[in-house]
Amino acid sequence: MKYNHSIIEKKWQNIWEEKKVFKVEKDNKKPKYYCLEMFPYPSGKIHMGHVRNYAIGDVISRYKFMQGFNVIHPMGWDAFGLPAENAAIKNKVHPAKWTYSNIENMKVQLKKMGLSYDWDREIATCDPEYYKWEQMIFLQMYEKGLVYRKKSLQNWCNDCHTVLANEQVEDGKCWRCGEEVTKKEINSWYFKITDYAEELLDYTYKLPGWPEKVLIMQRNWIGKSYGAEVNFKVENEDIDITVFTTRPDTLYGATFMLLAPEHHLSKELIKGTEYECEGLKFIESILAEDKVSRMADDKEKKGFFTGKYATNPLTGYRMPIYIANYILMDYGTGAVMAVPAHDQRDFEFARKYNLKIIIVIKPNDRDLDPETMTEAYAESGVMVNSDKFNGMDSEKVKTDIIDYLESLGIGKRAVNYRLKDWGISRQRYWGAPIPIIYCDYCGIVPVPYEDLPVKLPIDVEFTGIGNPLDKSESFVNVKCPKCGKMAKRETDTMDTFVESSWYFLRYCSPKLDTAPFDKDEVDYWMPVDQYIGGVEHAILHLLYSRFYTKVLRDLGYLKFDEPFQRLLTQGMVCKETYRCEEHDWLYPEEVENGKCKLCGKDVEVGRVEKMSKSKKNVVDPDNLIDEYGADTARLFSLFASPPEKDLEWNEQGVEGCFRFLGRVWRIVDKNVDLFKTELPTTGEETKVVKDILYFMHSTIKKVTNDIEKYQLNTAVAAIMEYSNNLIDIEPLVKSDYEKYCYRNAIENLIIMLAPFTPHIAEEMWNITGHEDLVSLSLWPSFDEKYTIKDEIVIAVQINGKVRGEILIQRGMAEAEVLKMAKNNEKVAKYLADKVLVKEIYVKDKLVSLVVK
RNA sequence: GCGAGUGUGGCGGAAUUGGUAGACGCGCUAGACUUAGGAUCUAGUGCCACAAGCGUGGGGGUUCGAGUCCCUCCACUCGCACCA
Repeated sequence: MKYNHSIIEKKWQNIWEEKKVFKVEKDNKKPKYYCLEMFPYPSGKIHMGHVRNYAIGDVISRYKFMQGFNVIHPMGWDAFGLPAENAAIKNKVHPAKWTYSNIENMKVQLKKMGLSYDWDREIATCDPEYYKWEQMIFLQMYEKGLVYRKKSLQNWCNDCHTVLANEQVEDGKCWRCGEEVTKKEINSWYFKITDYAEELLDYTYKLPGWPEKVLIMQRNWIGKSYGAEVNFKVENEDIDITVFTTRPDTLYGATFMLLAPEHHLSKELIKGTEYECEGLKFIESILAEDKVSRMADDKEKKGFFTGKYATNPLTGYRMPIYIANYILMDYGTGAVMAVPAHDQRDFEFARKYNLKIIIVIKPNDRDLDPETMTEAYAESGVMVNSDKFNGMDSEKVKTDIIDYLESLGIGKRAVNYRLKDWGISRQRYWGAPIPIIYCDYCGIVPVPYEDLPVKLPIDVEFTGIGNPLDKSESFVNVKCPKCGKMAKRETDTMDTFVESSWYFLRYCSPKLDTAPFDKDEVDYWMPVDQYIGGVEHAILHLLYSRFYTKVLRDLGYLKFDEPFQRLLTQGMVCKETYRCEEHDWLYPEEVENGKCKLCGKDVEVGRVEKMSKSKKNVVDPDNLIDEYGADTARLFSLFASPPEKDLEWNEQGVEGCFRFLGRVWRIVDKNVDLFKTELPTTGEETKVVKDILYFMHSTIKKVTNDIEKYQLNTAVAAIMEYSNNLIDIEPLVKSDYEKYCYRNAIENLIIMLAPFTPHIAEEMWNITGHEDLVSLSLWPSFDEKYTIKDEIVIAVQINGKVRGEILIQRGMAEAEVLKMAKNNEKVAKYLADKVLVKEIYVKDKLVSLVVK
């Protein structure tokens, strides 16, 4: 019989589905294992990144399953989002219809991969039964003061009548219509993630199962820094300017003040003065720039003098106050004390506007001259010009100065975070409605719990201009729950990251209609033991989920602090690219003998890059699975590189995996009779028996350890090596007991393949006469004693170079081994006429001889 | 600029504590077989002036012994980036 993947795969997928093999229930008698892969956005088609992600997760799941864990392995759809709405505008299909039909398509594709999902737990976040609970949690957070509404400046397109994300602003213009983007003060809802900044940071040191890289990224994102808040009085005004600084040691050198253009004092200080007109123009011009160009690397520092002065509280220096383009409203207080001698940016600013530079820290070995210095001295050193702190070490003096400021009542110790509260308002239709009502009489009124869900209305039109919800009469007009008068509904929807911040909890009881999730179920299943997904979510999704988990804990829902015990961030799937001068990126089939088929010009074999449509280097999983089968597709994506590294797609490598499966198939097919014969379970321990047992046990050991360490590529390599060994030894298998051992070895080969290539494994398991499913078999264990060989070959080195090999008995006495080594023919040659200076024996490993 | 990481044959990639570098796969070379298959099987395959010598980005060091440890330089990738 030949290996026919298409028949086999369909057959076993049906059997798994009929028998509900992967359906799980809570079972207190069994240890649980929660294996989760990041759920996909239903774009309509799966791509290679999905294949890789889900293949990795499926190996882990199936392996844990075979080890006797009660494995929950769910799948669902991150179904809200902009593409559905864009499709609605373009093709006049309702986003729901578009989304659900995409889900259907992708589900078919995923099923063709043979993944061990419990499809009964499937969820789609656009289902009112899902977002209903999200709205409820929103209200509970609101009650707890974790949600608030605030006005802030946002990108606004006057033509499309909508807020734009930073990514949607191209060259200061709207990505869709090209209209100049302006800033507008918009009311938005925020989650108070900053309340959890400290805990989120703290726990990055308590997640040993996470990649250090991701933890560092999160720490940087949270951006905690220690320093001081200092108040500066504005001359002749009853105004204080508060700044945050991490360098209180430079306070004596602060010679001017800087305000962000967005800072309320920027406008206030110039109000009604001769500076007002030009100052406002300056502010406008800075705000008009989009964030990218304003923050550009070599951006020239620009400032506007407000005509006002502040007083340095320690020196009394009269500090001119400027509005400056490089001051960020998002960081600290949006106001900065400038110390040109010790900060490069302030230095450049001072040089440009001719401002005073006072040196307050000098290096140990030289003096600085403010007149001639060409750059700021930002390092630590010895304090000068700093009154009673002179001569002290600038690092050590930081806390002393803060103490001093506190004693004078003009400043205090402060911690600052870069992390900002999470703005969740989106002026979009295809998202979960924010359950709030605005009443002219009662103000902001939360939707009563019994009125949830606030469903998305159907009577909407998708024109691409503004938020369709604004124009839905049935949705907007609502009675105030408090006073009963007519009021208006909030038409913003929630950021889609909100749905993905808790979906892993909903999987525990996906159909529950009385609460977001069942507490007992969550107590049993959570936290997720292994989470797998792309590193592109290293910050946002993973940080939000951590935040949400802590919020739900504080709302009394959860008993744990962190959602994901272990995290695996898989690398991208890449492929070679081709480029031609004339036609830019080319498909592989447009290249012939290194020339472009379209124009005949030389083709540049481009770099290996992430698969993308624009670079014409994508491989369609559907075609791949049709051609080679899901088992081959899975095997190649696991074998070609370690999970966390980028994977280079290579057609010939795929064929190699396909051929390997063919080889395995043939060993089994050829030896199928062994399984129909009665064979003795004991017998003479021949060399063949010992070898088979050695291969088998050492492979089980290697594969088990590798899977535990997520080194799936080497686990596959070990199975390949094992099958090669079984092929080699097959002609030597003679006695019945040898046959018994060989049969056993083949069984273990099939079992070990099951998590990686489950269809072919099931089929081979079946044709070898097994009536149960290999997917339900127990993962084999190994006996250490068989993994050790009695006879071993060790190397003999002379002056560090390998000069010979000797065969020894394991555990042989040192003296005897050394004697053998020296007597070895090849070695003896090197010893002649030389003086033996040193002899080293590393037990059962090597002999090292040093001669002169 | 800051932070993290990577660098090993023609290619993807292996190498517990420092202990025979190149597992496994691809590719390549030669051969066998054929019921011509997506074949399959056997042998070989780091480099080279082939008994020697050289080889894990370059240079130095520690060691009997270094891909692995230390110093130094270089290249590339990713993340953050006017963070006060």
